[in-house]
Amino acid sequence: MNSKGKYKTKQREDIVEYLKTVSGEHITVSDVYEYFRSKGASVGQTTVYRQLERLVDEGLVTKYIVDANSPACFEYMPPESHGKGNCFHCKCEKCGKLIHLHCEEMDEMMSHMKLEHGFVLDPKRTVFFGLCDECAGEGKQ
Amino acid sequence: MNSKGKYKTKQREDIVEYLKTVSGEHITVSDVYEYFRSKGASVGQTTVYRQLERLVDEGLVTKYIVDANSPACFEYMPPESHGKGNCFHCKCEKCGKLIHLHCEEMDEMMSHMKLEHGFVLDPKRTVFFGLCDECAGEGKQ
DNA sequence: TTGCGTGCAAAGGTTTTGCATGGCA
DNA sequence: TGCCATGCAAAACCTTTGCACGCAA
Repeated sequence: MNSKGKYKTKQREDIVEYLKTVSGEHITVSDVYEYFRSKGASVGQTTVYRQLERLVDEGLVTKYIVDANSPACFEYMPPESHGKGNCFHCKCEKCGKLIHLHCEEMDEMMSHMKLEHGFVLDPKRTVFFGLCDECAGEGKQ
Repeated sequence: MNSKGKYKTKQREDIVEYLKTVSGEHITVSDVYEYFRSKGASVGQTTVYRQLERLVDEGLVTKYIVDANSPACFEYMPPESHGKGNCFHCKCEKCGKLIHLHCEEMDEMMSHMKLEHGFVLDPKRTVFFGLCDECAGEGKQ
């Protein structure tokens, strides 16, 4: 368990560096892999999976399961941002867009759920499904 | 698109019938498939996938994505319950318990999301992940 | 030198697709 | 009869695992 993460390899640094440049975006393993492949740099797909898993364990990256048959999404969370409120995610069922939501009112909702219903919501794992602005405007279905 | 769901086949009826008997539980495609297989009845796995997909579209069934590498979970939602305000679902990440949540405050939250963020939340498809009362009390992790 | 990290290939498991057959309306 | 639904097999897809080699400490 704690045998992991002892070494600081070039691949790890490259991946973290890339993640920082796309901070705030949702990216997949494939995105990371293709990025390095297109640059001619070499980072194996397995390594991307394993490093991302480690970064999730370390709290530097958040993993979102958006849909059963879509690849998992990852997002870099700068250490500076860890204290600053929660970030929720909304997934449009129609166009597939993934939206970030920073909102105090959602924090209130979380408090309510905890106090009234005893449920401690995990924003990192929870994805709201529905229709985004544009798709909702186009009429129902 | 709308060519689906025109016929009422035996397989469809059987599946719906079974779903009703396990109402309130979350089951997988494999559960459904194995149930019929063990009874000697014949419902192909593909059919289970396709009927469940249809039932989700029709709003009779909700689909939960519990984990990236676990099969999707499905739950039957009786039509009688559809009008009674919105029902949210909370899934405990630790014990797996599925909690039903009827609450006016959540309706307010939905209004807020629509008005302020332009996102029309779909309670049928959204699952809140986190820790339930008991598991949260046992300490973190 | 030690043993973790890497990367290829292969396996694993879930879900989807192609296509001929079967069954509802 | 027309057309959708079924079901088998195969494919597609994401992710994990086995293993030999490379590299950080």
